[in-house]
Amino acid sequence: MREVGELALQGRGGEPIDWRRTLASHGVATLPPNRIDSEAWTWHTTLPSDDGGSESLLISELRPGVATVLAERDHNSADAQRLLAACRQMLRLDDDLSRFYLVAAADPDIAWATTGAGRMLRSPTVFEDVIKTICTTNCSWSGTERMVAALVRHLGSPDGCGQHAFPSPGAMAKADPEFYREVARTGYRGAYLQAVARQVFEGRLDLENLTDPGLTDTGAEARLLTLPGVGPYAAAHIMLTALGRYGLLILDSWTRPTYARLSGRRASDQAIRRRFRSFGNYQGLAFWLYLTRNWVAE
DNA sequence: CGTCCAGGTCTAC
DNA sequence: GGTAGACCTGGACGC
Repeated sequence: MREVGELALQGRGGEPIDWRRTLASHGVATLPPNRIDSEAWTWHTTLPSDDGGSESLLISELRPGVATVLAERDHNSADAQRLLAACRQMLRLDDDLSRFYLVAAADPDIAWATTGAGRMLRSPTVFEDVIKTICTTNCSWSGTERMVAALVRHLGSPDGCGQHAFPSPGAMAKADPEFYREVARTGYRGAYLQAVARQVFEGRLDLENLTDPGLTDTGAEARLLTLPGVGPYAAAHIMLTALGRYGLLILDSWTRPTYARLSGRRASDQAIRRRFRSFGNYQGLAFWLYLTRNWVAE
């Protein structure tokens, strides 16, 4: 493979970035077209390219503190810059977690994270993370993997090596209802997925501007809740994993019992919120890190 | 084979 | 504002 370029693993505030914790930051980050190898700690992904095809990348921490981006072929400077910018965004290299680490250092259960955890790997678009999150609702994780894999395989543009990018809103908008029902087997979610895709495709809905700093967290949440198939759980999940907005706790059938197990006692949602209230705008992130501490060996 | 439920949401009260 | 019931799918479990 050919080297596209390198990215320094350091946040906007000068804070460290833990490569493994970033790859293993949350479940949706492991869904296609991402492929995370948690032995070699490499990250494969496939991005759509301007010519209607797509391109696969391999990103890994070849040297400590530096991520190297590799591709199948050579790129001119402009293309390389475009691919590196996409990786920067997905790795959230321009986010600043230093203020969170300041608060986290004071909490014995979270202080471990200040060595570089908490950077949620995101998709190239908010649209992709919204669709994937809807595919996590009211089904087992294997169902989510099956649905997302089918969307990517059947609707995403191919790279020539058998890999596919995540489908565009247009591709999802144009797919037959029969595809959602018979091939992707998305059940009642099919109508939600296609409705979101159609709204974005037709320009009636802009999901990408939900990351706009001029929009408040409350405003972003309110807009997410208007989307079909997006309720309190999905809104919180999208805020945390796609928007870099960390003020909402993801409360669902995985986080609730996991918190109970790790903390050693049953807890109401209100009690959980109380536990992390002191983290203010970062309470959702603190809660998530509390739950996922053992995802990577320390 | 039937029931339950999994990283919930929507609608109708 | 809060709460039942319905809802696709498929894997786990009991009978």
